[in-house]
This record gives sequence, structure tokens and C-alpha cells, in this order.
Amino acid sequence: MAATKTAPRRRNAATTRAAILESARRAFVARGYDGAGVREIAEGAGVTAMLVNRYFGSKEKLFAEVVAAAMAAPSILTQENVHAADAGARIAREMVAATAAGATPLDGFLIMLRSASSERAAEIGQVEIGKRHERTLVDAMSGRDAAVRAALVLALTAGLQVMRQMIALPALAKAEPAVLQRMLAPVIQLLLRGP
Amino acid sequence: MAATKTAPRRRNAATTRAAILESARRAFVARGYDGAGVREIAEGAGVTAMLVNRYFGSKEKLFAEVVAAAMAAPSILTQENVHAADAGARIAREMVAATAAGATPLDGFLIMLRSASSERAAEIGQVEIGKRHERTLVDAMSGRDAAVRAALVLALTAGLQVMRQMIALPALAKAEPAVLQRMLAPVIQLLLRGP
DNA sequence: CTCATAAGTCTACAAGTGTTTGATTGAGGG
DNA sequence: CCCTCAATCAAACACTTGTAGACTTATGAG
Repeated sequence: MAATKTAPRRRNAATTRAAILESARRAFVARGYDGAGVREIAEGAGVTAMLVNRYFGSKEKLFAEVVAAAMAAPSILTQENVHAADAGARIAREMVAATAAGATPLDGFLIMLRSASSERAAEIGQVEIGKRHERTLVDAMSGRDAAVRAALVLALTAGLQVMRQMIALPALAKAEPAVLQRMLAPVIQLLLRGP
Repeated sequence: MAATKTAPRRRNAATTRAAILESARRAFVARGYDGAGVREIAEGAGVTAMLVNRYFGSKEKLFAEVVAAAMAAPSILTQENVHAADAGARIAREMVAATAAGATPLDGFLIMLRSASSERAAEIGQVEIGKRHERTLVDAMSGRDAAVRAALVLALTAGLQVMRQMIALPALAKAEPAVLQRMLAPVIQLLLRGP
């Protein structure tokens, strides 16, 4: 409350660090690991490029921290959703919302996609997505081929996000959410429960 | 067989051009537009970097030519497949095959994904994928919400490819093709025909 | 054999990157 | 008040990138 926020910012390590992290998230989401420059990230945080390395060691470590934070967002495949009677409908609704243009809950995944050109960034993303997958399994899925089924739902989410947010394929980007939900609900139900 | 392949290669403009194009495709698939360097592409074709610009004008023009060629590959949603009684099974089989590790038929799409960080490259990819979607619609799909249904199959393919080829999520990358086909067939059938 | 011409290479540059070194500035404890 | 130390910056480094112009070499016609 008493702290100056938008003012020329008092010297404060914690605040500056947070500002850099936030600016980096925006930049990585928009332009990917290679596309986002350290100077650009620094400017977005109101500091110079050098501070980025001072606080995070390197661009790569900064990236890893951003990805880890963004990936910590809650999964769609929660225990509650998966075990509900209308699991398909519930998950479809959340999936459509999370992949809408401008939606941020899946930022972590989007960053990873946009950063796939960089080898190191891709490795970091692989690890984080793998973790997320396993977390989902432990939390919500069980039974025969549970890993594959959970992964297929993840893949469907990924494809939807790619087509809606990255490629902006008109048929999906401009479709009525209700229509998408109606078509996806039985599909997801089928993926989760089998025929 | 009769041609000299690994030999010091005779001077031949057409052959060299083709070699550069092929090397560029491999490089762009693996590392994306920004990640693949002109020198690297040239080396893969057994020439020096300057020849790339000599033959294609610039890296961007080379990229556009590679993408156009790679996108010309046939779609999975052919008229024959979509209208078959076992459409789901047929398409599932082709989808699993086309998204296997090392598979090339969807290279164009993979290039586009890996190149999404570059703005120009992304634009080129959007246009090409939009074309492909419309081509599919005209060729194979019809009926209510045909555009959305076709797009959802495209999205599922994209997600599968992302998870299997890019992220290499173990559950999907190492899964038995038969298992994946069995789980995907009814899902695709449902997407195409509705409940 | 000769030699014009196309095919290919060498050297170089200007612009960009992430990162580092050494100096500057502000804030707070003595 | 002063003095110390952390927070910050400016400049430069080492490197890579795409691209351009001048140079060399093989090829095939005469």
C-alpha cells in the first residue's frame, strides 16, 4: 500500500525481479524463446538488459523459471472433472474457454510451442509438460491405458490451442463456443471412458 | 544409382538447387525458420552459404518455397476416407502413421509450428494451412457444421503431431500404434458424423 | 586446345544476439 | 552526517546471423 508502484520505482530487488518475470512471460508468449530478446524483456520491465542476467543468471534460466511458473496453472483434467457424470461436457467447456483467443491459462504451453525452434527451450518444455501429464495421471486418471487417454485429451487441447490461438483458423477461432462444446463433449467423454 | 550422389558432384544448377531445397526442408523441420541457419542448410547440400542466396534470393524466399512444396502433400481427409463406412478407422490409421516419430507427410505443418516464433514465417504458414482446410472442405466434407468438424479433425491431428513429434510425450510417442488407432477411430467417427 | 560463361567459393560487413566488466547511484545503518 | 553496500547502469565483448561483391574454377562449344 505504502509502496510506490508505477513511480520511477524505488530500488527494490524483489519488485524488480517480479517485474522482469512478468515482462518475460509476455514476451515469451508473444514471440517465443528466440524471438524475445533480453533487451526487449528488460525494457518491458523498465530496467536494462544487464539486470536480467544479474537476477536470473542467464536468459535460459529466466526462461525456465517463466515456463515453470506458467505451467503451474491448474490442469483441466482435475479429479473432480474427470469423475463427474458429465465429465465430457465439463471438460469441453473449460477446454473451449482456455483455448479462446486471448485466453491465458494455457500460456505455459503456448510459450513452449512458440519456443520449439530453440533446442534448449524445447527440452525445458518437454520436461515441464511431462511433469504436468504425470501430475494429471496421479490426480485424476486411473484404469487401463490411463496414460494414453490422458495424453490424448492433452493432445486435443494442444491442437485446439494451436489452431485457435496460433494459426487462428477461422472455422475454429470464430466458431461459437457453444457449438464447439457440443461437438467436443461426447468426444472427450469417449476418450476418457472408452466405448 | 547411376547418378553420382556422394561424389564431389559435377557442376549442375538444377541438381544443386534441388539439393539445397531438400536440405532446407530437413533443417526447417528440425529447427524452424529462425533456428535453421543459411550456412547449415548450405552445408547439408554440400555447398557454401552464398549459393543459397544466389539461387533463392533470400532465406525468406527459400522458406516460402519449401513450405509451399511441403504443404502440397495429400490430406488425410480425402473424399474416399471420409465417406467410407469405416471412416474413423481408416483416418485413425493414417493419422497415427503420419504423426509417428520421423514421419514426413505432415512436414509442412511441422515446419509451420516450429517457425511460429518468426512473424513472417507464421503468416506464410497461416495462409497455407487455411488453403489446406478449404481444400479439404471442398473435396470431402459437407453437411451441417462441416467446416468446424473438418477443423476439429485437423486440430486433433495437429495436437497429436505436436505431442508425438515435437514434445515427444512418452505416453503418445512410445504407444503402440494399434492402441492409438483403437482409441482414435471412434473419436474421429464421432467428430465426422456426430452422435 | 582455347576461352567465354556459368557455377561455385572466399573475404568481408553490418546488424543483431547474450553476456561481462567496471563505474555510478541511491538507500539506510553507524 | 557519513559511509558502506546493494541496486543499477553504460559500454563493450565475443559471437552469430543474413547478405553482398569480387574472385576462382570447371564445363562444354568452337
